[in-house]
Amino acid sequence: MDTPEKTQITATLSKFEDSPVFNYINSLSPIKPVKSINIAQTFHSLSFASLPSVFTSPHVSSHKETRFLKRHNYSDLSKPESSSGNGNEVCKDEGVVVDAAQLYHNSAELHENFDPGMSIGESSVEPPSEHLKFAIELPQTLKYGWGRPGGKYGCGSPDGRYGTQTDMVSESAGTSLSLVPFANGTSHKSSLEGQVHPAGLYKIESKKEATECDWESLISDAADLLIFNSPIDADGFKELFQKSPNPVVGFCTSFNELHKTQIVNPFGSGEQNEMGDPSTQPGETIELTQMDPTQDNLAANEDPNKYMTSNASKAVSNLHRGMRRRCLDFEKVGSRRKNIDDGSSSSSVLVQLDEKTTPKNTPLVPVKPGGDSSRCILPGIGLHLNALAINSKDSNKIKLETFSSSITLPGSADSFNSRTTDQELDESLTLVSSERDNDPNENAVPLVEDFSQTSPKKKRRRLEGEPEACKRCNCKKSKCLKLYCECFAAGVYCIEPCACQDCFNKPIHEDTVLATRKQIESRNPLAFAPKVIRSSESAPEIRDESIKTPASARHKRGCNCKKSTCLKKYCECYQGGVGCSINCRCEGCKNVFGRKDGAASMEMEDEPEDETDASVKNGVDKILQKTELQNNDEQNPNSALPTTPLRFCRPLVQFSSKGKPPRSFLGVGSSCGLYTGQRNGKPNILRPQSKFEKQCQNVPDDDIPEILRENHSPSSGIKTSSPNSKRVSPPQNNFGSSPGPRSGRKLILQSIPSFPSLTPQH
DNA sequence: GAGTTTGAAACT
DNA sequence: CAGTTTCAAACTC
Repeated sequence: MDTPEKTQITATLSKFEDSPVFNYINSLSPIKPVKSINIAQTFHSLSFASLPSVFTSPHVSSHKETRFLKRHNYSDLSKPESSSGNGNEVCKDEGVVVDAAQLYHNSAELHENFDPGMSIGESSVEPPSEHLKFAIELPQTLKYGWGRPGGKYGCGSPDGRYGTQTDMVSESAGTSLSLVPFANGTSHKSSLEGQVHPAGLYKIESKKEATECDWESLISDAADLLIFNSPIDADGFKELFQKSPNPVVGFCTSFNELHKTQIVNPFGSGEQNEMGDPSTQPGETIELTQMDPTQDNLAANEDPNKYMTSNASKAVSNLHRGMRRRCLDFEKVGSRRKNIDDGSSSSSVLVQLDEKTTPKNTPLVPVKPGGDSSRCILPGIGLHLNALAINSKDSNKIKLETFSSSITLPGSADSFNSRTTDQELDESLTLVSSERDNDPNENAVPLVEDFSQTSPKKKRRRLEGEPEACKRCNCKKSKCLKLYCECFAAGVYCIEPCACQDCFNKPIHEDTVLATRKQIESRNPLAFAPKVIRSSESAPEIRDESIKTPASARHKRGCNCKKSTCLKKYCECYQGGVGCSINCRCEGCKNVFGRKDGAASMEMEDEPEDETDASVKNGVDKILQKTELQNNDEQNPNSALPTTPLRFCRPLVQFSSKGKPPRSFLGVGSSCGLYTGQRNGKPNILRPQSKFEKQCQNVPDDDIPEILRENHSPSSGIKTSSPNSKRVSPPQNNFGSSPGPRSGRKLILQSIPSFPSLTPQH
């Protein structure tokens, strides 16, 4: 085994050996040559050949989903095979995790790395029938995991520029952790070998040593990783770890919990679609839930297969995937997190999720749930938006989602997902619940719409209160591949409630969607950024007050209304619940949330278009009352605050009052709040400045997507100042116009990313 | 529910 | 970059 094969392996791996990931892995747990040998062969055959193509090829995505589905089923079913597959996956993830940073830039590289893992499983040894299966499945799984662009809009996308640091972190954490479970399973290794995929064994063994010997280091590493990227996660893991007398067990448990949660979730829309019987999942979920982590371990000892399958592999794979998919479904994530934090039985959490999720496993994304109501949950990117839409049943959940989205990143599910930390999620949850309790209005707001009621057709007429999150389009000619399509623009797949025709905005056409997205982004990097940029005050307060605290919001590009006087939803500013700003080119602006002139005064910009203040104000006041926007004390139609015509704290409540939240409102919210939580520790780069900036302060640079950063870099040439620049004026523009030196752009940018940009660099 | 209006997005 | 067209949401009846 040693020599020839090993050599091969070495050669194969040479590519990524150089990569930090590889190094990391090595440092983590030295791979035993013996095992590696088998692996090496595997790598050779499969990984490099087939997989890479997968990622590159556009078609991959669709396949991925399918495959994923399969894989999912296996894992869920807790078939032995699946376990091995998972193991492989985990390993891969590991690499990924390690080199998350690289991932962004070198997605291709990563893929290769992954591929090997897959191949390993496949090639290694003459696979028994089971192995064969694995061989088939593994690649798929792997592909799915990485190749899959983050569930489309999702977080996980390799390219995901908007990157999901958090996401990555999670994964990395998952990876690290995953090792543990496997290690644990090591004792059973012998038995496992037969059943487990060779790759899985490989991984296990390699890790095995590390597990016991380097357990501490591993943990620390993992923690570091987590901490580094997301302290919260790390802490959570640490906690788990500490809690359990047996670190390994603790991890396993945590994994189990996590993975349970994830299991509950359908990962991909595609999944759903493909899943022959969605109903099965719930059952599985339950199963997992019931399992006692500790017992699991014991069980594992008794029945290695079971252990591996149900716990380690599932947990790992699920965890991994779940982490990845966080973005898609943060709600679930939140649940997961909650579970961890509570330390309460994972089962409870799981159950909740289950309940929340449609009985059929509401697909995170695209899949249109058989049930109507569930549909809102979409994948990825836009995910957040999708997530917002939920069953009416889950008012809490809905609120939560809505809330978070509004606070965080409405526009971009990605950003939200990726960036939101578990803690943040928790906070948001808390907030939501509290808010809900406190605010009667909220109830009034029909955030959650019962889609079921909607007939296939008229979905379009949304309830006025319907949050944007639940995007439904009615496209006929755009194929839902243009920004005309609200779903597409929001970064979500079209779902059942949509009345679109010839829709390509579906998981099935992921390739197309991504390509189109990419194209659009190339044209306008901010095309998928939230149109309305909001910032809230410091993060810490997010929980309680951010919502209530006044926040400034502006439309990123400004409107161009001519006849609506910015008093109708035709106006994007109005629709977004924000006042018009200098950037707007509107005529006769009467935006109750803030007139352009007001902004102008503050910004000192040109555009003295509306000067009909007195009359306008009166009218505005009336309108305001009419609109019931009054909920916001802060909102001043008069915009006493020139700076921010409208302060939007926009708690969900606000729009709820009318029941008609501006569509973008939910989606658009600034992410500042959530981020803040995370970023608290970080120094604020932002300086004290204009009100806007102040509001935005909370947002750390990190949050800002690279793309945005780039775009907004001073050099990027912001034409903001010119009101005319309608097309791609960066969010900065809002501030940029202001004469004073402002650093606001960062803040703005953060909130912007609605979609993870497909293009790695852009 | 059909038709109109509106303004963003896309195109030239 | 400006003007025009296309598109789909918002709105009205």
